[in-house]
Amino acid sequence: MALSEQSKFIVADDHPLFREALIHAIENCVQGAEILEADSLDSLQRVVESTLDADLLFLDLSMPGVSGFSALAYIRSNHESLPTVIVSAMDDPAVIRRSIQHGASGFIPKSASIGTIEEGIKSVLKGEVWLPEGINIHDDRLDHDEAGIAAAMSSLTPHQFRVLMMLGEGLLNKQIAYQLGVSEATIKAHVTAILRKMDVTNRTQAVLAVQRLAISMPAMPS
Amino acid sequence: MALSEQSKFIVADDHPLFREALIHAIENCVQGAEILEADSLDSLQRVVESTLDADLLFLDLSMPGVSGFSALAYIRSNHESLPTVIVSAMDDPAVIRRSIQHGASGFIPKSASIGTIEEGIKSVLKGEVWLPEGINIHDDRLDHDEAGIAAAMSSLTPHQFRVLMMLGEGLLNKQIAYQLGVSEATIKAHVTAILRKMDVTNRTQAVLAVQRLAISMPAMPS
DNA sequence: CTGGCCATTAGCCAAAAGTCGAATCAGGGC
DNA sequence: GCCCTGATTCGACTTTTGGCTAATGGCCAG
Repeated sequence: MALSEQSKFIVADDHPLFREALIHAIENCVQGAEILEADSLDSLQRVVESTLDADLLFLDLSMPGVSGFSALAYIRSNHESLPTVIVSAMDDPAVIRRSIQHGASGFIPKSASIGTIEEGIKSVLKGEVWLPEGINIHDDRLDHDEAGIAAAMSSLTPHQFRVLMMLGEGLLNKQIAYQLGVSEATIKAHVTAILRKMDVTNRTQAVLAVQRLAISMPAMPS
Repeated sequence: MALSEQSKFIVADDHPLFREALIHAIENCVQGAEILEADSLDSLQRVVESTLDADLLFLDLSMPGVSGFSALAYIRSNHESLPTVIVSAMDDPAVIRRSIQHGASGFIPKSASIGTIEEGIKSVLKGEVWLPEGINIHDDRLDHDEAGIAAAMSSLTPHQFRVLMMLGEGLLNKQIAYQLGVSEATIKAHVTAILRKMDVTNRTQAVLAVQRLAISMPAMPS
């Protein structure tokens, strides 16, 4: 087995059925590929941190623990050598555009046919940016605030990011501590660091910032 | 002057230019109409509470103090006899659909021509539901959670609603108290009442609930 | 190996958030 | 008028947050 020659992929999606289908499609495109799976923020972080030589990440836009572009922004910044393709049921052009602007190498709609999906995979493996038919990205830049939030979130450590996502679920420090198996003092330290990096003064404002990266219109005037 | 015969309209939009244009359009449709204006949640509440016999409200989906369907849900439930037409720059079908599902009597896109807008006004005044061309609402019901949140928000008193919107801006109790000219203890009492009615345990969760009524996709799975 | 960053924890303290009970006030019904 | 309800207001009390300091251990880069 030519270990180091083998392609390595990570498939992160919380829907087992779709994960399986996607893995099949990948195997059809690349023989003997090694495929790692994740179905939550927790497992995604574990897999990504422990697999430094993965070739490509297929990332769902919402999984238990994260929703929206937060995970994409974070992964892209902390693992620049890991190309990431968004795989999502949302095929709204605005969502696709924002995915690319946050650093995705492609966007595969779940509604696409197997053939189309395989076509997309092959295209991305060649280093191209693949988008659904009829979509093209103009040179508009990402909303300024949104880019700032993404940058701030990217500067978080893995633990801090995890805690931030849990703040985004409205949890108490005590609950977060219990779920992560550490003391409340530790969570407080993380929260303080998060507030500093995000440049906000309390947890509610931090959560509002995270919400700006949700799969939604960036609150346009009027 | 046949005072009680006169039609009374409320136009709530924070863009003075557009407000003026809309008022012109209304005057073209209804002669001698009495038109009241609001440019913020604050003034909207004042006008609505003090004008019990208004015939129609033209409501922008985002104004200083509220954004999204919160204001619509609240007004519709607390003033059932006041038909409300949404006037918005967003003409996404999903936004239009949700407007109607939250009780709007019509939807007028700001991008429409004057002629079209006047047509819409006339249609609504006849008691019809008016929508932009090509849009039709099927019988799908509002997302269950979203309906629950709207119901909870509708049960708030005017002051409580106002406070909730300010929580949604990430303000401290102290700041809210200052802006409303009451003591911090009063705000705390309001917040406690809000948390009870919204069935959540802290302000962050209340803010998250409000965000669900933002102009966005209702966080679909995947 | 040593300095720097991260994670972890404790302890202390001030500020903010939330709960409770109580007073006041307005409006509606009898 | 009188009572009842609900909105609004507020102070006192408890819990949660958040900032600061300090100490420990792991890990990585120079």
